[in-house]
Amino acid sequence: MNQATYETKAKFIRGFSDKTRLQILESIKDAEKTVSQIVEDLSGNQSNISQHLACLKGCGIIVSRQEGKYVYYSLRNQQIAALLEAMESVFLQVEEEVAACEKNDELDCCSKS
Amino acid sequence: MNQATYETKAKFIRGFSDKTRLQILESIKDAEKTVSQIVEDLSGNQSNISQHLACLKGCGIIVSRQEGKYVYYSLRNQQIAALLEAMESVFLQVEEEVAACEKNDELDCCSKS
DNA sequence: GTATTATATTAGTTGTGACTAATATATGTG
DNA sequence: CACATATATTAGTCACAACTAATATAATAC
Repeated sequence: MNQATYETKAKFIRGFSDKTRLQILESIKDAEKTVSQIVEDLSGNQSNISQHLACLKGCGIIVSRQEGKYVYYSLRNQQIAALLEAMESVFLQVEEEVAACEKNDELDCCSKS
Repeated sequence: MNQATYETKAKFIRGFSDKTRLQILESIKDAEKTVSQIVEDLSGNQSNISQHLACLKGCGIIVSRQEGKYVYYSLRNQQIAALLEAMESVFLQVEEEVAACEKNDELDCCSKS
């Protein structure tokens, strides 16, 4: 695999690597939703959510369809849903494993906050 | 799931969302390697690789063991390997699907480059 | 037509990630 | 001990991501 492909793959995965986007995905996981529904779901800000939706769409993670003045967003396909579940399950297991071994301040990946 | 957990999960996934880290993971996927082996593998810079390894370790994605003056890095467990494969396969499928539908400049997730 | 609602886009700010170069800390070897 | 090799850490720079506020576009209702 060449450099460019790794870069593209990284961008794809980056779609999943934000708290707000994970919440959006969780929100539309089972059924498509309009922007306003998502905004309400997350108690978020419309502009911010809209930008994250554009990001997720740009990453190929979600798709949209317009119906009247509403735009419905949903996961691109079943594989994305499965991937989300896989991430979730590995995350939970790792989190537990890491937590079990004290005095490690792991899971602070690349961040000082 | 609460805000803090989404944040932690996002950090975990962020571990996978970088070109260099994906290459490192690819490099140690099948067998543990020393830092120098990885540096050589990627034709990278030692400091940079070292920082990415710390990031991956901090995310709980890889583990290390020291043997003499060498430090060996490997995937934390088989689930991480499986997750990598899942990401790869969904990515390839999405990439293809997105490519198939022209004049979209998707997969440019959140970036102007 | 105007007004209203839903969504997208733009501009500007701020924080954080990725990188390089230099330096520090082992560990092993003569 | 001095020296070499392997790895980690620090400091500084630059680019980009996340956010807010304001504005623009589009669809609908009156």
